[in-house]
Amino acid sequence: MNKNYHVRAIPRMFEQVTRQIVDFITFGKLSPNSKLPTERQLSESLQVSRSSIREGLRILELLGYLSSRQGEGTFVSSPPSFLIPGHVLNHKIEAVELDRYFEIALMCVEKIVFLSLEKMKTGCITFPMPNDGETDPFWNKFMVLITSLGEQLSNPYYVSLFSHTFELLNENGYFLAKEKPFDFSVFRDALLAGNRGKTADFLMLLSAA
Amino acid sequence: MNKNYHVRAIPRMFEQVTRQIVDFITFGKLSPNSKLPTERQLSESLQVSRSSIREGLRILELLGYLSSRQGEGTFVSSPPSFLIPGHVLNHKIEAVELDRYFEIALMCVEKIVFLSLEKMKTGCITFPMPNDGETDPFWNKFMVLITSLGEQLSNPYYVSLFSHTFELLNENGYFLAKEKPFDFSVFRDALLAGNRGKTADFLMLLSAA
DNA sequence: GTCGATTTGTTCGTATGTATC
DNA sequence: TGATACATACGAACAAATCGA
Repeated sequence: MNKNYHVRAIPRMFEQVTRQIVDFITFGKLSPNSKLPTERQLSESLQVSRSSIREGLRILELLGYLSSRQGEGTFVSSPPSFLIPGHVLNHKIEAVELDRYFEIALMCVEKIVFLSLEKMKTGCITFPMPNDGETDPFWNKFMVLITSLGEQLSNPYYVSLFSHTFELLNENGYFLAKEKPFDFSVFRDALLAGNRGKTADFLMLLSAA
Repeated sequence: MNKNYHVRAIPRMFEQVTRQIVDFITFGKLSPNSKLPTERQLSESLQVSRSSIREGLRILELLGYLSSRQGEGTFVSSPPSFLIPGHVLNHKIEAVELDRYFEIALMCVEKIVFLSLEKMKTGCITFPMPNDGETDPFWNKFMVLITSLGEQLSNPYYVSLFSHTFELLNENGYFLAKEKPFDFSVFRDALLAGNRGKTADFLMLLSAA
């Protein structure tokens, strides 16, 4: 009876609405500042109530996709939004786009790793247990390590941003085809030893991966 | 008649709702996984319709504040969300929290600046015009410069993240009391000359500011 | 400047699906 | 099985803002 609250079998109405509208914009190639159909038109063409349409519009507005103005209408925003959650999209994100998210994740990794190395000098960093899941894929182990380090920093936003980005990449199967750039245990040992130069070298390999 | 669409004089109902609920959680010190009042109770106690309550709940759900489960209720999420837009909050963000956002902004600044320096070698970076607003505050000029550089990079997310964070800091008056760490024009010249070492020195001063 | 049409903002009532006991 | 509590969803109505004739 493993009840997983994170998985919702049936997407709610407003979630389907957001994806439909995103599709409408992307595939219709609507340029910024162009006008969307009215709420009533959307309600009719998608066959959902106006309330559900509005819930979807609120989501996309918060994400920076749209902006609504009373008496005028709803318009495509510019510039586009950052970090669109995967569940808002119907379609897969393009590879070039995923590469950009990967760069953001790496930026956070650098910060987390080097701040951790600094903190190690005062000897108050713990590493994740070498669990039995040694058969885990490389990128899984990497994620666990970085997350564990990041959670010990005083600024929680580095790891928060990393997690969000990494999760989005994972959801889109980004790491399935991605080759592992080095042996994970060697990287972990370099970190544990506080070897800054070697760690930096590994991170260079990462961005080339 | 400078009509600024970005400023909405009267907050919409659902925006007030989000702030009320955030207040309810923060000041009521509701711990993660604790249950919120039902939508009908919120509707009655805040004297707003259920539709508006729901629009507000959708926002907070997307931000990672809450999660709703049909037949059960709405619960406070854990962990808390990253980068809460200023307009979702009623109260000022605490200083220590703002410092954390500032660190995130600086992380982006570093990336934008060093990637720009790389790109300068191929000679295809333009700097913002030295406009007449030379009396602009230091941080304004800094923001304009970094944004301008970031927009010329192939990855738009660095500047997107920087803008979001910087705007949030600005909205909260973060830079009003903050001393300028160096002379802006000197920094700009160092960048223009492609002097990597000097630029790095300036960035060090920034994180100490 | 006013009027009317259009569109988002907001409310209310009702019905349905789902979880808990 | 039934009862209760709750989120989900719908549709109609009215208010307020915008725009053009």
